[in-house]
This record gives sequence, C-alpha cells and structure tokens, in this order.
Amino acid sequence: MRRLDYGFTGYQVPVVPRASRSSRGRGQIRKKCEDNQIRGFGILSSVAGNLSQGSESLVPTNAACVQDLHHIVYANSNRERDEGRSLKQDSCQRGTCDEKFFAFLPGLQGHHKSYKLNEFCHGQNNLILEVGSASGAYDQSEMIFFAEKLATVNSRNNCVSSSNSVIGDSPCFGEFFEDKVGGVLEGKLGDKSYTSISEKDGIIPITGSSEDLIELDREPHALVGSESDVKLSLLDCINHVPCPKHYDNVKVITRDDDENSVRCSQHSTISKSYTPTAGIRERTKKLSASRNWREAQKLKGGQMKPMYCNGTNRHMDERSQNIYPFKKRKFFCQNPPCTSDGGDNRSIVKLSIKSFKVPELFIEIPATATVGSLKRTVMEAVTAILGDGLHVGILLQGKKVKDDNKTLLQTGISQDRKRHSLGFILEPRHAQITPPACTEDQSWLPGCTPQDLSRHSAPLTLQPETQAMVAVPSIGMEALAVVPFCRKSNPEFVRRRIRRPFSASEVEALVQAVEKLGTGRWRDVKLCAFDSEKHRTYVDLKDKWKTLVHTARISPQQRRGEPVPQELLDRVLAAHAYWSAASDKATG
DNA sequence: TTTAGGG
DNA sequence: CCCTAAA
Repeated sequence: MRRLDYGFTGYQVPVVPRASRSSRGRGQIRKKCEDNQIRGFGILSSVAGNLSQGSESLVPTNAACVQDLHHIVYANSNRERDEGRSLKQDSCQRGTCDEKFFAFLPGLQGHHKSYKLNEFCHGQNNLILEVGSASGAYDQSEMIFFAEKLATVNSRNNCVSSSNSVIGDSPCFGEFFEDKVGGVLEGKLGDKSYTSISEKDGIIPITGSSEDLIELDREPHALVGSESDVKLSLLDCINHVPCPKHYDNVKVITRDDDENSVRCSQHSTISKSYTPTAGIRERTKKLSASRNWREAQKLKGGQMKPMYCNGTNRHMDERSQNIYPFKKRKFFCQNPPCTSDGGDNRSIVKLSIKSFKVPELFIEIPATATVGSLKRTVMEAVTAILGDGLHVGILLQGKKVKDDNKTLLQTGISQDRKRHSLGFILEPRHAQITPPACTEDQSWLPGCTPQDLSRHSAPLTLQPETQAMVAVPSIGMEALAVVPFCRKSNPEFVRRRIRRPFSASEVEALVQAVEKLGTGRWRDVKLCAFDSEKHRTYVDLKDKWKTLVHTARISPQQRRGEPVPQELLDRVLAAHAYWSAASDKATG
C-alpha cells in the first residue's frame, strides 16, 4: 500500500482525491476542514505552534518588551508650551509648509472630523507629533496609537525594520509605555488641569484592546476637549539619525496581529540581518514592464476595491492589514563625491538635523466611521508620508534651496553659519511634477471648490486649510493609500508587503498540514493550519512550501536564513515525494 | 477564487 | 513575495 511508503506515522493520511476545481465547493462547506480529523489536526498544530512560538520569542512578555522604550505622552491644550517649543527648530515652524496631505475615507455618510497633522519633528532624542484638532476630541487611545505606530514607522524608516510590524487593529493587546526618566502625562480639560508624573516606575499601563482608553489614576477621561491640541512625544524612542549604533538600548515593539502578542527586537539585532542593498536590488529587479500593463488593466477594469469596506473581500482585507513597504524603493547611495570645484574639500560641514518639517496631513473621516478605521487611516497616511514618497527639501534662512547641483559652499551652507538658518523639509517627491490624476473623483482635482468637496464628505470643519485641500498634490493622495480610486493612478505607490519570515512553528504547522492535505490544496492548508494568521495567504503557503522543498534539496551550507530543523526538511521531502507521486498517479 | 509556476 | 495564466 502506498500509505506504507509514505513514511509518516501517528496519524492517518486522508486520501482526499483531488477533485476538479469546479467540483470542489467554494462555499461554507469548504470553509473549514472537511472532517473532524483534519480539524483536530489543525487545532493541534495551532496549539503546538503557539507553544513553540512563545518559547522562541525574543522577549516573552509584554512588560519585558518595553524595558528600554522611553515614551512620554502628553496632551496639552496650550500650543505655546515650552516643552513643545523647545523641541522645535526654525525649520519646524507652522505656516511655512507648502504641501498638505489628506486622507479621506469615502463611502460613509454623516459628520466628519478633520484631523490635521501639523508638524512632525524628529529629533535626535525626541520625536514630536503635533496634532491640531479641528473639531472632535481625541481620546487617549488615539494618542497612544499614534505614539505606538509612529515608533514602528520610524523604526522602519531607519532601515531596522521588523518583519512583524502590522497595521491594523489587534483584537487584544496590552502594552506599556514606560518612561525611565519619568513618564509625564499632563493635560487640560477645560478648567481642570492635571499633571501626572510617574515618580517611580513611570509605567503607564494601557490595557485592553487598542480601542480602550488608557487607565489612569486621575482624570481617566479624554485628555483633551475640542479645540485642543494634542502633542505626542516619543522620547528616545527612535533616533532619526541614520546610525543604528545609537539604538542599542532601544527596542521596537511590534505586534503580531495573529498571536496577539507583542514582540520586541533589539535594533542592533534586526539591523544585523537587514540588508538594504539586497532589498533594493530585488525590488529594482522586479520593476518589470508588466507592472504598467497590470496597472493599465486595473485602470481599464476600474475594479479597485475600497480597502475598508467591512472586509468583504477577504484577500484585500488580509493584505490591508500589513504594513507595506513601498514597492519601489529609491535609496540612491550615490552621493556624488566632493567635486573639485575650487572649494576646499577638507572643509566639512557638520549638520545636526533635529527636526524635519512635514506637510500638513488632513484626514477626513465620517463620524460614523469606527475608531479602528480612523487609526488605520491615520496610520496608513503616516506610514506613507514617512515611507518613500518624500524627498528632502532644504531651507536656508527660510528660502528653499532649489539647485541640487550647487555645492554647500556655493549655496552658503557652511559650518560658520548659524545652524538655525538651515532647515530640512520632507515634501512630496513629485509634488511639482505630477499633476493630480484622480479622474474618478473630480473633487480632488485642483480648482474644485470646497463645496464640491463637501458634496462628498461634508467635513465639519474646513478652516483655513480649505484652500490647501483643493490644491493637494496628487502625491499626497497616493502616498496616503487610503483613497483606492486614486492610488491606481500612480503605479509608483504600489507597495510590497513587508517580509515576514516563517517561524519554526509555522513551518512545522505547514509541514503537518501538507502531510495531511497534499501539495495541491493550499486553500485547505491555509484554513486548517493558518486560518488565524491573516497575513499568510494560501499563495504564501504554497510559496513557502516551494522554498522548503528547495531548501531541503540543497546542502546545509547553501541554506540561508533561520535554519530549518533537518527533521522538518526530511518530512518536507517525504511529503513532497509522496504527494507528487500521488498527483502523477492521478494524472496518468 | 484558487491553483500552479515563473520571476 | 510578486505576478498572472489558466482552470
């Protein structure tokens, strides 16, 4: 009997003949595993996976994860507070920003709230996100979400990304923000003001889901009322200076949406395995002409689906939960060498960039939208802005330096100048080049009046930003990636999913599932062994199996990445051989 | 949508 | 991981 040749023991191999696809149901019957046996297998493998994953976590508990993460979160209705001002540079002042971004969540009726990200300053030891509220109040969970996500975003931008970063809501996660030097929580609520300084451990527990409010000893209500500003400062969280060695004691919290766990990774550890050049090479290689064709097809079909439509599309929903690095990375490491233009090459200009000015970010979202969707919207917007859709502008004494070919000497940037005269702006890369190309919704085109806009979204407040809203550069729309019908207009911003290597437990689960189900039923494999892992599609599983087979066939010396136990690789080969033979037999 | 296979 | 022809 073939089963004897199979080599697997301990369970029965269900011989499920591979029916033609047309005969295999797609409905609820196949929603889960076909029989109890397989279902039991799935559960077992799940449990096994969780157990082993837990044991291999870098940091097993949430609390331990944040030992070195310094956060200060404070809300303040007074814009002029010294804490905020002192951290700002001249280059980070309000009102000098040309570009503005909008995030717009379509499809829902009702009141809207406009959120504006006025400034986003990176400092060597601080990171400030200042949010000006046009109307509604913020709750603390939103603030924390900002803080948390920005930490992740910035970690990614510093090329020390963790593969576990996930966008979206985790159904349940508890996190702690700890400020070793003394956490500060202060705010004002009308006449009531309070300041909460954690003197000892400075731990602010944030429990429950991301929707929940922070639990505070005092003033457990919203920190800010309407017309208040919220400032979030992540001290020591991420250092924007691109020198990873500073991060030795900084940990990045990443959350696995599936396991409801918080994982921490040492930056230094991450950066070890991160090879930016390889990533660039890979992505550059893939910029095939087919993309243009594909985009044309999508344009033609007009079949872009809203990303936040109650998850009616499982695939879109799954993919939207991942943080996508931008598909096309253009990290040119081709800084031109100092040219001998008569200047003194030995003259070095040392710059300490403490903050970047960023374009304002506007978010319009119906009041009926969920908090979760707001979070996703903002997160996507921030991610996009901080991702790759920007280039750096330089302000010298308030004037934009436009000629990139001038030397610093020629431009007047030199050491003896006051540093305050030099400013850096993050601005849309193609803002001046690409005209808005969103043809489906004319309201986003330049020249549209606010009335046109309100026809769609009826924002509660437009404020002075209204004029900017109609002049929003297309890059802003696409960078936000929250307006699907606009994203298609620029293939440049199709983002690649973040790489998430399979853990040993996942490999184990995959092997078990394939042993059970075979190599041609990836949807079933997914449902049985990875149903809870939204980021693993059946295509992913198929691909992983392919690489596993390849790995098993090559010599151990040739293998890369996290070593897969030989025992598992043996099972991979055995299962692959078995099911290949079974397939051949069935075929002919 | 799912499978299968190349990139 | 991405892309996509084919079923």
